Amino acid sequence: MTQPGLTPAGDPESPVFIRQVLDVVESIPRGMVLTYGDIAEFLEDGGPRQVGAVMSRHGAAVPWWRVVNASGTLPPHLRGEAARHYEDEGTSYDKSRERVNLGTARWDGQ
DNA sequence: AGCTTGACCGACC
DNA sequence: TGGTCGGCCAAGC
Repeated sequence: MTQPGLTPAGDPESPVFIRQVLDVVESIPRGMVLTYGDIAEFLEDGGPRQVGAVMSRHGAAVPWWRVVNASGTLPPHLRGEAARHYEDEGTSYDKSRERVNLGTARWDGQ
């Protein structure tokens, strides 16, 4: 139910939804990561794809490398730069497979 | 109104 | 371990 003033459905264009997503990303500690699904679940709004849509358009303003998909990877064009951050932050990362080890790096603090 | 497109996810093989 | 497939949710044409 999309009532005026209330939950703005997972609209990737909604300033409120964008704000919520970016706030969560900024709250992820160094060396930790969350998945798109984790964020959607925490916000109880939209879904993994909507979170991905927000990151695609507005992710540059936040530590975007701390948000990965459920396999611990990012799209090919971002892997190189993300790898540098992981090394710098000491994130548990599998270099040969270019993916974060979710088992140890996934943040559950909220 | 129907079909395609995404920084996705989980089950299956 | 890795590829496919169906489901998911909202946008855009």
